[in-house]
Formats: sequence, C-alpha cells, structure tokens
Amino acid sequence: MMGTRICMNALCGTGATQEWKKGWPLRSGGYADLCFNCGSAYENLVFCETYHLEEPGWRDCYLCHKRLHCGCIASKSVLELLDYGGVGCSACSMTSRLHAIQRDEIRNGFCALRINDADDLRSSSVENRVVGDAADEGKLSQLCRIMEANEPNFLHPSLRSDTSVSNVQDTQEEVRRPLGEVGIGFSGATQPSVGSPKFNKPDSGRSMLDIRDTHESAQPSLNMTLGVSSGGSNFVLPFSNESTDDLKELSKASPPFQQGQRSRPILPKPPKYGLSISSETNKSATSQLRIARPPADGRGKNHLLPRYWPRITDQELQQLSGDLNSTIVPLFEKVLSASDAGRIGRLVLPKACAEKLLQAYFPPISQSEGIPLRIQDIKGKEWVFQFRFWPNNNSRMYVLEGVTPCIQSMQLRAGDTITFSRLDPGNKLIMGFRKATNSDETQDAHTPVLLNGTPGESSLSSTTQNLSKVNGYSGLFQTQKGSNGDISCCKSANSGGRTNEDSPQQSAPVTEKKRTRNIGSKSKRLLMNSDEAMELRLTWEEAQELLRPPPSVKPSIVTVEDHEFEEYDEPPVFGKRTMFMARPSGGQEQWGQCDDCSKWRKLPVDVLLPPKWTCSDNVWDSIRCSCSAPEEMSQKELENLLRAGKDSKKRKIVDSHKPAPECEPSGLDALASAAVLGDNAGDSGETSIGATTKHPRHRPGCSCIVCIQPPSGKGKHKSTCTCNVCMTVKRRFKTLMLRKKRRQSEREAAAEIAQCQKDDNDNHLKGESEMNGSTNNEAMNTNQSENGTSRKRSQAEVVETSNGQIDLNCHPNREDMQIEEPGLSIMSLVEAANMPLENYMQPNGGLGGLSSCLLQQANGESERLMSDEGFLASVGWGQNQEPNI
DNA sequence: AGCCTGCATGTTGGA
DNA sequence: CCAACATGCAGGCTG
Repeated sequence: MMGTRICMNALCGTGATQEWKKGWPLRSGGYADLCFNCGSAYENLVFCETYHLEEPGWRDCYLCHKRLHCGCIASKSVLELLDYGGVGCSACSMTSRLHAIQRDEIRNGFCALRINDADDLRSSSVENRVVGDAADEGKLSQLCRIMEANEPNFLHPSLRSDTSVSNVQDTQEEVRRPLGEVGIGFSGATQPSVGSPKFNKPDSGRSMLDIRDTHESAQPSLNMTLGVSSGGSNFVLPFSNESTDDLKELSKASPPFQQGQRSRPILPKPPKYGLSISSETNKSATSQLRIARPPADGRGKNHLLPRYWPRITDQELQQLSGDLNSTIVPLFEKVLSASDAGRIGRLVLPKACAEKLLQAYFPPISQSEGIPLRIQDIKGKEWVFQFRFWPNNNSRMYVLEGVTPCIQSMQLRAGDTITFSRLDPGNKLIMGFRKATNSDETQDAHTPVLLNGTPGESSLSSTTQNLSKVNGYSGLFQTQKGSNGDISCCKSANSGGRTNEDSPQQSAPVTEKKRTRNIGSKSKRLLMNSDEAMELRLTWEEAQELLRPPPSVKPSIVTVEDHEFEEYDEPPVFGKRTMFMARPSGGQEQWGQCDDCSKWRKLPVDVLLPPKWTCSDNVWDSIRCSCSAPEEMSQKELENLLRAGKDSKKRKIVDSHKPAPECEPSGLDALASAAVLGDNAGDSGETSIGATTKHPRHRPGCSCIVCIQPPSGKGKHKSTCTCNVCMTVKRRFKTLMLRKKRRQSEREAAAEIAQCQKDDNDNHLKGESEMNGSTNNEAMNTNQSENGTSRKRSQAEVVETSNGQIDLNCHPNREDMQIEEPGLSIMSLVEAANMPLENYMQPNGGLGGLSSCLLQQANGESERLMSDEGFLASVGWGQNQEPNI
C-alpha cells in the first residue's frame, strides 16, 4: 500500500513525500492521502486558495466576504449553506449562531457552546485538519488561547464547525449549528470581520462552551458546535471569578440530575464539559478541562459511544507529552465494571474500541484465540494481555484477558476508569487509569499525573485539581451523570482561585450523588464502596430473624395444604436480635443485649424484644433492670454465646446453598449434594459451596451430576451399576475417602473433643473447655420459631432406636442436626456400605434415609467408622424418628 | 473445590 | 428494536 500511495490532490499526485498527511474525509471512509505540502495547505485552510483559485465555485461569505470555494470537498467544512441562501464561512455562521444562542439562553437561562464530537459529524463537513497527530490532542488549550488572543470575547473563528447533530446522548435539546472553521494551532486563521458577540459570559446568559475535540489515531480534529442546554445539566463549567454568583444561581436552578433519564451506574455517559469563556477567563483553563475526545474514525456501526471517549485534560496531555518527550494520543477509556475488576481477569473491551484497536494496530483477528497485546502502564511496566473475542449474538465480544495482575497493580476497582492511549512515536499502547471519586479523598491529590492516571482523581476532581493546582484557576463548575456523569451542577471552590484540595467539601456532594446513583438503578451492577457493602451483609435469614409480628395485631390463620400460616394485615416490624443458648440441663435461655451498656441479659425464651432495648426495659429481672447491674453471664459463657451466633450464621450460609427441604430432592440429588457438601459440611462454612452446587437452570442436555441422574426408585441402580452417576459418585467416594484418611488425625482430635462433650453433657458439667464450647454453641442456636421449645438434642441424646439401629434420620438442612465432624462424611459411609444407590434414598429424598440406610447396610464394612465415637458423638441424631428404610 | 474457558442471557441505551 | 455489554452459567481441567 505504501508503494502505491499518491497524493489525492489532483493537481499534485505525487507519490513521494517526506510525510503523508490526512486530508478530507472520503465517502468510503478514511481520509484523503495528501503529500506534505498539500496536507499542510489543507491543514492551514489554504488548500483551495492554493490549488483551486482558478476553478469555479468561489463565492463570498455573506458577512465577512471571505472567499469560499463552494462545492469543493476540501472546503466543505469551512463553509455553510445558509438557510436563507448564500454561503457563510464558519466563523460568521458561528457568529450568527451565537446570536441565536444568546437569544436562546436568555430564554432558557442556560446556554452551552460545545466543541463537539466530530465522529458523527464528519459526513457533513468535519475534517481533520489539525496540524499533526502529535499536536492535536493537546491543541485544545492552544485553540482557546488563540481564541482569546485574537478575540478575547469570542471564540476564535478558526475553530471549525460541524453541521450535523452529534451523537451526544443527552436528551436535552441542543442547537447545533455550524461554527466557524478553526485551524487549531494555525496562525493564519481567518479573523472574523464582523463584530463578535460577547461570548458565553455567564452573567450575560449563562452560556457555556462545551468542548470536545475529535481525536483520531492519526489525525484528530477539533470540532465545535453550539448547543443550548435546556436542562441546565451535564456540564463542567469553569467559570470566572465574577461568575461565581451566577453559577450559584444556576446550580440552584438546575436540577442536580437529569430527570426521567435512565442512568447507567457504572458506565455513565461522559459529562459534557462546558467552558465558560468570559473575558476574564483564564487562558489555561481550557487546557485543564477533562475533555471527552472521541476518536474520529469511528462512525456508523463502529462509532464509539461517548462514554468511552478518552477524557484527559489538556494539561495532562501536555505534561505527558513533555515528560515522555513524545505524544500521547488518547484512544479510549472505560469505567471498570465489577466483572472487569473481578478475579476473572477479563476486561470487556467495548466493541468499537476493540475494533479500532484492531484496525489501527493489529491484523484482523480471525480466530477467537486472539493475539497478545502489549500495553505499558503508567509506571512503564509492560503488560501482555490476550486480546481476543468470542462470538456473541451474531456479533463479537472483545475481551482483554489476564488483566487481573495489572488491575491489582494499579489498585483499581469497579468504578475506576482505565484509559488506553497511544504513545507516539512508536505506536506503543499506554494504559492509564483514573480512580473513581469514591476513593478520591483517600488519595494524594498531588500525585503527579501520568496519562490520566492521577491517583485519587476522578474525571471531575482531577480537572478541578489540575485547574487549581497548576494554574490556580478560579473555579470549575461541574456536573456529571452517573459515576462520571449525571449532572449535578456543583460549584467547586469559590471565586478566589480556591483549589479543590482547599475545599474538599466541594467535591463531596458530587461524590455522594454519584454514589447514590450508582446504587440506585441497577442493583446487579452496583458500585459500592466497602462501607456500603458492609451494610448489606445482613443475610436474608438474619433479616427474617429481626422481623417481628406487628404489635397488638392478631393474625388470622390461613391453612394452605395443611399448613397453617399466620396472616397479618400490618407489615412486620423489626425487632432486636437475641441469642439463644441451651442449658445443659435442658431447656433454653434467651439473651438480649442492652443497647446502652451492651450487657447481655437473660430473657424469657418467648419474648420478642423491640428494636431498641435497654436494661431498663428488662421487666423480667428486677435485679438486672439497670445498666449498673453486673452481667449475669461469665466471660466464657459470653464468648460461647457470641461464637455460637457466628457459627450459626456460617451454617446458615452453608445451608442456604443446600437444596431446600421443600424441594424434596431425589435421593440421588441429595446424594449429589452430599457428594459436594460431603465432608465439608462441617467445615465451618469456610468453603464456598454454593458456587459449585447451584444448578439454578438445568437445560435439556445438561450433563451435570444432578441432571444426568435417572429417575429415582428402587432397582435402578445395582451395586455393580456402572452408570455415569454411580461411577461419578464412586470416584468421588474414593477421593473423599482419601481425604478422610488424611484427616485422620483431625478426626481423632475431634473425637476426643466430642467425647469430652458427651461426658460433659452426661454429667451436666458446667465448666466447659474452650474446645467443647463450640459444640455447645450448637445448642444455643436453636430455632426461635419452634415456640421456644428446644429442638436441639444434646450430644448425650445420640440414641439408638428401639430396634437397635442408629437413627440418622435428621434432615440435612437442619442446622442443629448437622454432621459436625469435618473429616467424616455420609459419602464415606456410602462407600463403606457398598450398596445400591437408590437404597440411600429417603422417601422424601432427604439424606436421612440415606444416612440410616447406610448405617444399616454398612454395619459390617463400616464398623470402624461406626465405632468412631467422635463421629457418633458429633452427629446430631434425630430423637424420635424411625428409620425410613 | 476451585479455577478457567467459552458461551448464553438479561439488561440497557441508543438508533 | 437491536446492538452492546455485564455477568451468569456450566463443562473441563487441575491440584
């Protein structure tokens, strides 16, 4: 391709040039190849003047009479056909638009001028005519400096315009009319020849300049449109000192968030940054804006959503470019989702971004294996990710794999933003990041910025920080929607050039609002900080425990399928959580903790405490009805009580992953569950069982152990059966048995402990060792719902039934009947019993049948197991239940 | 059991 | 309505 490249200037056509430049956009996509000279002329907006002077089609601007080459693609972007006929240069068009906007803003009280996304606009007129790849991204400040230098109260006419509607996502009405063409960094820009309107002075109409430049990998462009924000939101508005009051008013008048718009908590729309350009506007302010820079070559299907536009302040860009002695070209950025930041190590790349990357740097990936992608982080460390995709809904889903180490290295979390840029020369990919606002406060605002990677900054705060830090800019009026973005007109700092660090409270509202929104609409994709997560660590079961029947309301009894339900007209109320403890002598004690002194007080087992309860409310104990009364419980008992609570919670978590009793799983299902839970059932819930035992959606063809099981019933499985289920179970048994042996020593210890407990219970001993305390804790965890009657059998109640068989018919989900011994499982008994699987089944599919059956059948082979007193003692046997088989 | 991998699916925002 | 994408799911693999 390089060899066939020729300059697309018909009058030139050279194939040799020191440097190729991009020209006007082509209908087929891409851009005209221009040699250096022609490209320079195009960039300098003198292409037609240079090469087309003799051609027809020249007309004069209706206002400034500048000559415009109508009908030429090279000048397409610098002129505009006027509604009432004639043509105008972009500058004059902008002038007229500004007038219109000022009218609008007077009407609306709010106005915005935007340098907008050229991405969608190029078809109409926008071309990339910025001088050089290196400079463009950083030219925004130049742009504005030029503006100001040439016309302090007016946007420099060399700012090019676009004429189409951008793809801005907001719902606000926006007036987008063409602006004057701008040559960024181009000294020969045309001056407006007519009086320039005062531009965007807040007190003259609260206009704002929302600037977005267009970036593309090789030749970005800057485009500008004017927009009127009717909603008065979604803007970052640096403002001059004098405008502070206006902005205050504005912030009051403007709703903090856009109304009626769905939000996307983690991937919010990027904020629209407004720049108020008053006569007092600090020049450097423009360079501090965190400006969304849409890659220019994405449009149509590949168009990059604004949320992925890289937002890097011009200051950062300049600093980076200077620091690295090269040019940073922002490509895109992404707010990390929970999945992205999770342990799975896959970062989902937005499709458009990924395909841009591919287009720009890589050969097409034809296979889903992908390609290694080397990216350098801001510290200079190079990471290699696998850049690949997989088919998805007739499309592709691109991911970067293996990002976990990198993300951990950067200490990124969901909600933080990761940025991808290109480092020129060398086309090296650079990765930066921005921390979400949530963590802003904890980080050093003065940490040097590298490629968007200012730790502790958000896209907003960093802007403010940089503005104030570097330039002492007077203020920044900013709004955002979602985590980056929903609008909240929030004034940072006062007019005295206060820095963000000086006024942390200024950013707090934004932070809080963002956080609120993050949690708001999309619960599955929450972005929560740790505190919030802590608040949600109340399990459903715990919440249930706190619910109390509405006071002084009698329930009506409803019978559904022979089960009686209490039905209340009033919603339940929250009550205070209490702890139950079984007395060695039998019976139960309820303990409640005083909200004031935190002492535990013994309560009648059947009382329900209100949410707020203190010793003074202890009407049941006249001695301990005051906080001054000593605690009745010994320290050791208290520890046991508290430990019991924790254990209970853990077990409930484990139980919650087991099949619900109502489901009545088939015997094999129970077996499968047992195979999974197996000897870990008693492992204090340390293992995450639920992750692998859950089968919420079995589909036809699912080959998991649950789904492949044949219908239950006697005779389906013989001891010699070699079906998948039996073989799988047997393999699993072997594994479990091996483990069991490895844990032999542990079991022995447990047996000793259990023996001690048994002895303790038999003798009604009160002094408990710390070891057996945990077992007794089980007794404390009796269920309050059983009318205060203790369901917990003491360890001494391990019984043999009248026919001499040991009753294992305890429900697997009954926490008080859990097998406690971790190294011994029902599975091992199954193995030892060596009997047909269906015989393990209880009529209702529960494990109880399995267990008792096992113990009957396994009498011989498993004698050594059954003789294990520790095991026996550690099983919470059912008391009055007959064997099911 | 835990992790990895590939795919499926539900939700969401934008066209 | 549909593409994009966040995340769930399940099979396979490994220790």
